[in-house]
Amino acid sequence: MTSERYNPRESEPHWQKVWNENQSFALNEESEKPKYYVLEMFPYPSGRCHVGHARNYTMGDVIARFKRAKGFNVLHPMGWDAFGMPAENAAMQNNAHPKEWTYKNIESMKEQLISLGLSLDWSREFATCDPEYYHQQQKLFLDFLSKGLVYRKSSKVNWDPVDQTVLANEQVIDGRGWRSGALVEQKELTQWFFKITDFAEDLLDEIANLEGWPEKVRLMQSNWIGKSEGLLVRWALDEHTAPEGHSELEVYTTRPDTIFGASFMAVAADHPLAQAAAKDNPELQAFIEECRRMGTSVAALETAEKKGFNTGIHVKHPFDDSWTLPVYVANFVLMDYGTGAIFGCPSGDQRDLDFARKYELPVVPVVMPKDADAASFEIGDEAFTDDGVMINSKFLDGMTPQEAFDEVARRLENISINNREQGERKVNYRLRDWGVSRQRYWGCPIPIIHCDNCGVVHVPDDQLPVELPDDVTFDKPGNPLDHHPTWKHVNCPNCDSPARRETDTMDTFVDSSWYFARFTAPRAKTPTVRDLADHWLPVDQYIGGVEHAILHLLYSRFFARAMKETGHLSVTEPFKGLFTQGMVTHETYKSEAGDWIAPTEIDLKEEDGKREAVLKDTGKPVKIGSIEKMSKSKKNVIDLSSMSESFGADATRWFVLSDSPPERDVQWTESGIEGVWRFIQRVWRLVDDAKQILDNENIGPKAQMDAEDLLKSAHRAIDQVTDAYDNLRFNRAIAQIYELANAISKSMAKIKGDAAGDERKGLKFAIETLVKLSNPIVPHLTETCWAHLGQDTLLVDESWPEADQKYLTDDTIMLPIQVNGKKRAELTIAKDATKAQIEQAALSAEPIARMLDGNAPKKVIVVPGRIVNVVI
RNA sequence: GCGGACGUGGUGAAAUUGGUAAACACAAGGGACUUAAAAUCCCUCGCCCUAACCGGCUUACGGGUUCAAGUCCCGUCGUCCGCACCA
Repeated sequence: MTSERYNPRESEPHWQKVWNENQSFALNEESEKPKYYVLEMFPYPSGRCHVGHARNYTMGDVIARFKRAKGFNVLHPMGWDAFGMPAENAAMQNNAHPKEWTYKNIESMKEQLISLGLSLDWSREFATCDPEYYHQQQKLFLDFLSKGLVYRKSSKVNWDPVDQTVLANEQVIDGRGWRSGALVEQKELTQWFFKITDFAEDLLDEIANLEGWPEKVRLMQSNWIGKSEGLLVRWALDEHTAPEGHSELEVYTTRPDTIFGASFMAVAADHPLAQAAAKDNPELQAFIEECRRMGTSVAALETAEKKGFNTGIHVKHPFDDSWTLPVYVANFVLMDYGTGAIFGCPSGDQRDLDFARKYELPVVPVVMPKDADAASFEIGDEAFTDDGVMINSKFLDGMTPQEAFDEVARRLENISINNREQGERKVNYRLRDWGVSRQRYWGCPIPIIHCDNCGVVHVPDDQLPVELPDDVTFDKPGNPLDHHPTWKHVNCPNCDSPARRETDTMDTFVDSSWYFARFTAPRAKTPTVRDLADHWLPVDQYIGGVEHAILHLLYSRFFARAMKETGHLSVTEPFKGLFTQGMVTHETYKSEAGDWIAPTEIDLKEEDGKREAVLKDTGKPVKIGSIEKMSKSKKNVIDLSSMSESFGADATRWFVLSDSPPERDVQWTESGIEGVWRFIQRVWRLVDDAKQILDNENIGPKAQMDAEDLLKSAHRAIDQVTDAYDNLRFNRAIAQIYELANAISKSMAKIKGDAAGDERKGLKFAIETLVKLSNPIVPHLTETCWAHLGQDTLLVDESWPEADQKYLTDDTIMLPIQVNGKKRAELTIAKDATKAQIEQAALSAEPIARMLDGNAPKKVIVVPGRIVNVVI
C-alpha cells in the first residue's frame, strides 16, 4: 500500500538519471526507422528560464516523445543563440567579460532545462559563440562571397553617435538611440550585404507550398517581400529647364494606365535630379535637409504632412509633346524603392490627391466606376482607386485599367528615348538586401582582410577561424575590436604587406539562420555533412514565437537557398512544419507609489467575488493590474526553477499546455498550478488504487462494473488524444485525458475491491492507457506509475497504444431529434437502422408525437448517424 | 491608411468543420468525512419563469441563405496582430 503522496522532488531527478544512464534520447544514426526532426527555436542565454521558455520546450518535447513512441527516429537537439548585445551591455555595466557571462548563463539555463526532463540529445549541443561553430559560419560567408551572394556597398545607417554603433530600425525610438538616448544620425557606411533579393521571386513562390505553416505567417512573409508589377517610364526633361547633364527622369509605376491623369512628377530628396536642382538653390537645399532629418522617427512619419518643393524643372508627356509637367522634390517619395521618382496621378492615388490640392495642381479623373457618367464624374476628397473604366485618356478610353496598362506598356516599349525604350515592364520587391555588418565585439568576425594593394582579401582557409580576442575593454564607446591594439593588424595573405582585418562582426540573425542544419552534424569539420543534412532536413516541426515570423524565418529560408547553391545542402525549404506558440502571461501588481511588485511579494485573497492583494511584509494594499507578457521590468516573471521546486517539472509542463490552445497566450495563475498539482496526485492515487485491485487475486466476481465501458473509454481516449497530439492540440489532449481519468475513477468506485477477470483486464488496460497517453506531457510521473504497476520496462521505450476500431463504435447510437431545428428528444436506435426506421421511430417518440398532435409533418430530414429534423 | 485574425458562461475554453452549444478545467456555493484543519469524496453552477416539472431565451450587434448557423454570406461595433508614405 502506497498511501504516500507522489513526490516529484524525488522522482524527477531519479528518472532523469535513469534516462541519461540508458542514453534514452541519444540519436541512433544507424536506425532504419523513419526520421522525424523536431526543433524549438533555441534560446538566447539571458541567465534564467521562466515558465514561458517551459511552454515552448514542452511543446517540442511532447511531440518528440510522442513521435518516438510512434516509431520514429527523432532528432531533438538544443543549443544556444549566444552572440548579441546583452552580453556586451552586461560587460559595460557589471564589468563581466561577455564570454564568461554567456557561458555562465548557458550553464545555469542548461541545468534548468535538464530539470524540465526534456528528451533532448544533449550530445549535439553547441553555442553560436563557440569558435567551432562560427568557424564554419565564416566558411559559409566566404563560400557565399565566392558565389556572388555577398557584396559590399555603401549605405545609409542609423548611427548612434554616443555608442558609436549602427542601430537597427527597431532600436531607434522617436529618433533617439534606445540605449544612449542620443539623436540618431543618418550615416553612410560601407557594409556587407547578403543578396537575399536574388531569391525574392523564389522565396515568394515557395510560400504557396509551405502547407505546414500558419496562414498568418505565410501572409506576413508575402507582404514583407512585397512584389509589385509595374512599368519603368522615362520622361524626357524639357531642355529649357533641365539641369546640366540631365535629359530624362525615370519613374516606376504600377499604374501606367493612369498616365493621362498625371499632373506632376515627384522625386526623393536624395534623387540625383533633386541634388542637381539644389546646386544653386539654397531654398531647395534647405528643404532637402528638412526631409532628411524627418527620415528616422516613426511618429514623425505617421503625422508628417505631404510637402513638396517645385524645382522649376519640367518633363514632357510621352504621348503629348506639348504637355509639360512640373517636377517637385517631395518628402513622401522614398529613394530606395523603385527609382526614387514617381509621377503623380491625383485622381487615382490619395497621397497624390492631397498633394495636388495643396499645391493647386490639376485633378483629372481617368478611371471611373463602370456605371458612372463620364461627363459628370468628379473627384472630391477621395481618390478613385477601384476597378472601372478609362476616361479622359485618348486612345485608352473605354478600356479596363488592366487593358490600358498593357496598351501603355506596348506603346512605350516601341518608342525610344536616348536610344532606349521609353517604357519597360519591371517587377519590384519591397524586400531589400540584408545588411549584416555590426560594429560590435560579441559576434562572429567577418573573415576578411583589407589590403591597400589587393583590396578585399578572403582569410585563407588554413587561417580560419578568425577568433575573437579575449583581451578587450569596454570602457570607451565604439567597437572594442577596432580599439584593440594588435588584433586588426595583420599582413595581407596575398602580398604580405601590412593590412587590416575587418573589425565588423555579423548580425546575430546570421548565427540562427543555419543552426538547424548544423545540428545534423554538429562536430563536423565542414559546415554540414551533405548526406546527413539531406537525410534530416527539412525540420519536420519547428516551434517558436510569432515574433520571428518574418526576419528569422526569411533569413533561414535564404540561407537554405544560398547553402544549396554553395553545395552544403539539397533542400530549399528548411522548415516543413511551423508552429507559432503563444506566450505565458501573468497579472501585474503595483504599489500605491506606482512601483511594480513581484507576485512572490504579495498575498491574494478573495471576498464576495472581489479579489484583493496586499504586500506580504507590510499588509499594505496592492493594485492588481493588467495581464501582461512576462517581463523583468514589470516584475511578473515566474521563474522556472521556483515552480519546479514547489510543484515539480511535470506540473509546470502540464499547466503550460492545458486550458488554452497552444497558439494563444496562456495566463499563469496560482490556482491553476495548484489545480494541476491536485491532478498529479490524483493520477498517482488512481494508479495506486488500481494496483490494489489488480494485485488482489482473491477478489470475487461482481457485475457492477462494466469492463466494456472502460475499454470503450480507453480506446476512445487513445483515438482522440493521438489525433490531438498529431495536430498539436495539447489542450484537447489534456481534456481527453481528464475524461479518461474520470471514467476510471467512476468504475473503480463501483468495484470497491471486488472484480472479476474481465473487469480486471478492462481496468488494467484503461489505467495503462491513461499512463501512456499522459506520458509525453508528464514523463516523470508516468514513469513512476509505470514502475508502480509492476512493469519492468521503461515507459520511454514503450510504443504508442493503438485504438481498436471495434470499441470506437456502438451497436446502438443516440440520435438527437429536432423539431424545426430545435432539439426536442433523443432516440436510441440500432446503428444500422434504415432511414425509414429512424423516421418512424422519431415521429412516434413521445415529445414529438405530442407536438405533432396527430398531424403529418411537412418534412422529415434524416441524416443517418447524425440527426433527425422534423419540420412541422 | 492597407492587410489579416478574432469576438461563446464568473474565468480559461470545447463543439467531429453546417447537425444535441457550453465537453474538460479553474473559480464560486452547498454537503460528507474530521475534535479541528488540510487532503479527499459527492452535489449545484449560461440567463429568465417555476416550489418543482414543463417551458422561453442565449455564441458582440443587425440582417440574410438553409430543414438546420457559434460555424456560410452582407452590414455595424469592438479587440488584437502585421506593414506603414512601397508609387
